[in-house]
Amino acid sequence: MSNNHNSSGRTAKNYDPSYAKGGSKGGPKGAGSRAPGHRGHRPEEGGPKKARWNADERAARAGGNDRPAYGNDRPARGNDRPSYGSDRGARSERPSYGDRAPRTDRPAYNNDRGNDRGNDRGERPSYGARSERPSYGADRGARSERPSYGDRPQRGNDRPSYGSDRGARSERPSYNNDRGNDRGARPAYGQGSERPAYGDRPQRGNDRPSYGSDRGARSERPSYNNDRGNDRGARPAYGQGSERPAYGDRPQRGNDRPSYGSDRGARSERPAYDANRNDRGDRPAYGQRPSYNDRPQRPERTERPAYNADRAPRKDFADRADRPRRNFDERPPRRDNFDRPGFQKSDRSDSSFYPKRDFSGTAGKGHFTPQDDVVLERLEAEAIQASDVVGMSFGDLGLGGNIVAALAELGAPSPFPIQAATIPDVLAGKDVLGRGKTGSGKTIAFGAPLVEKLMENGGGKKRAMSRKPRALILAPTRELALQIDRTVQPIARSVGLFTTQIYGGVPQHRQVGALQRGVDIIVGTPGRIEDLINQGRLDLSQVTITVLDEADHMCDLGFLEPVQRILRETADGGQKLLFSATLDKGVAALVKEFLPSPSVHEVAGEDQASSTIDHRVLLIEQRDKTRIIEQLADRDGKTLVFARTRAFAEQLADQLDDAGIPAVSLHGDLNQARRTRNLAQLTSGRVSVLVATDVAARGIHVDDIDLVIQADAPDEYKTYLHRAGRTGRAGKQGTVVTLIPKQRQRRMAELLERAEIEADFVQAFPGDALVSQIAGHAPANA
DNA sequence: AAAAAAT
Repeated sequence: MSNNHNSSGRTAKNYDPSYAKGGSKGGPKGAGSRAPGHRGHRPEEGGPKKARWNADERAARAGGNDRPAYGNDRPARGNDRPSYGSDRGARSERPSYGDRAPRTDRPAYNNDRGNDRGNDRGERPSYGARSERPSYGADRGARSERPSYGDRPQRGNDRPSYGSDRGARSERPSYNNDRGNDRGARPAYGQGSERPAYGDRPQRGNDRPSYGSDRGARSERPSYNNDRGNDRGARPAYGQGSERPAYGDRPQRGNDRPSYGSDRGARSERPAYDANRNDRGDRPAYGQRPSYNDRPQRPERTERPAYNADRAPRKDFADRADRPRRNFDERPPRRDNFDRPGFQKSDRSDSSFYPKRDFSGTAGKGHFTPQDDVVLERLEAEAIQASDVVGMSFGDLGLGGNIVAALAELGAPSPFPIQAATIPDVLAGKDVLGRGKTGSGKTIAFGAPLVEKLMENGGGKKRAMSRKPRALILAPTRELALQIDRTVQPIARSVGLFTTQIYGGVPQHRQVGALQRGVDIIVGTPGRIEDLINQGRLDLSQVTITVLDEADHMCDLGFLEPVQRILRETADGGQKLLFSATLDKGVAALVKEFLPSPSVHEVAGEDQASSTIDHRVLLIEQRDKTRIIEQLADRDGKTLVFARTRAFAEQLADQLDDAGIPAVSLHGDLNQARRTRNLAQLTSGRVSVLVATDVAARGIHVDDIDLVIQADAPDEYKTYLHRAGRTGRAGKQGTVVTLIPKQRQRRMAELLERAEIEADFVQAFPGDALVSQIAGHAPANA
């Protein structure tokens, strides 16, 4: 697109009539500040007072600290602001807002809206600055003044109004981000989905008063749907709206989406859903990847076409009937005696958590190197029996009354095994390695005793403004950091301690402000933490307890070194806690340097055989992948789809959406606001399909995901275990379906063996009854 | 390849 070449010639840019319409990707920021499209530009003719941004500007500003997308930032704030409601007292201990310099130059208090929203709002009598904020009415007014879209031929990048729409949005908080904090501070809300699944708790499916992102958003925005509906209605190309029929008749969708650029163009030219097309061939090259963030949300579909399995069934494959199911009976028995319930530690002292395997035969073609997925020796661990925990309480483990109450409030009345195993050792000041399967309650296992320790160590009362953080919790993804904070924050608050989140993708000033006001516990991701350390804005020298969640992953290439540098910033001899469902000797480098003599804990009997997850492997033709995923995802329950790349995740979400199956995506190409919102949409049940990269593989808890689809098989057995662990939580039933081409069968079988998972391998084609059956359309296991 | 800092 010519717009992308703007930087090469100012003349061309200034005289390019299309320039003002904005480019798909956003030209370089500095290319001509006098240009009409530039955000600094003041049109001579009296335009609207409120500057509207076009796509260029948005792109240029995306992620910038100066951009008014304060919504992103709010999480930090909720955090450091111990809740407005009950907490008024706490406020007095903080400096008044007046001395928060940065705020004055921010676009008023839009940010706060998110916080205000909902519950907080009523509780807060006159929040001074609020009056400065444009009223919501005004906001809406602005919107309705938008020129109608009718006269626009398409709604691509040249649609100034989307820019404004988005601009407006980024000024508004993206309500999701914050939610976590708000919740943490609000016990009544806190129990949400981010908690590690407590079985006895009533389900909170779609029937609960949706609180996630949508709620703030809904109550207060004129509802995106309407808006969007209008957009679409006005667009001739989109006539059919929500009742789009079968794939073939689908209107082309090339032009109506701004952000997909070349990809869309390509798509509109080919027959939709041609089974023979290569799904990936039309992806834009990586370097010129479009921003997915601008993509308008789809309207909610009220009625979608039923999936028609017969639409294009491919049932004529000759070899189909000949391909027998994989016969597991012929495999050597996998289950040895070690690692089974009741097994004594001494018996397995020289064993490995997962049996070592000989990979000599697997070094096939391509990029796969067996060494990539070697099963590391297990760490010697003390196994707690679930029966040991019966009748035990958190108080018995040494936690104080406030914390016990906070845990009960979170829905954890009594300890899970991993918690009972690790809490006493953490309280005793030991370094601890903890391994508990996905969804077994690891967050509380380290969070609760951490808070207790801080409090004991002279904590909660003297809250000097300048106090430095004394505990640090590191996570591999921002979403996980947010989720951990949602659990730890209420525990901390119960004893008067403060947490804050430090993670990237959002402006830092709010995080820095929280640090200046003083916090006790930091929850965050490595990049921003290191960044702030290097800026001199974060001092970890007083950190005496450090937690690495997903510790084995934090030792992977790319994470290990930053993590090591961060750990070295913490107090010498500080306590270190490493947790993961797949904790193995991959953490040896850290253990050697930072955990002199750790105690290691795991829960006995936590093997895949005791799992509530049904594993299936479908052997498919590559070209059928999308249609099979559509068939699988066309169901009622929450479905999480994993893709290997961001682009494919995005593409799949689009295709599902186009097929009438509302889906959102989660990956690193989205801005943080979008990431948070999309995840919240699944959590709240507003959308039932999320297509994600491995950003969602670890730690993320969403209630009631009952189907995980691996559109691309994982390379590592640990990745499989973590992805699969998004379902089957709290003892509920779950299904994991992995789609692989026939060639990958062997490699997949080996991976499953390393994971100690048994699964059927079955060939499948679009429209097969089996596929629907797996999706839950019919009784499984027939 | 993804993730994690911006730029």
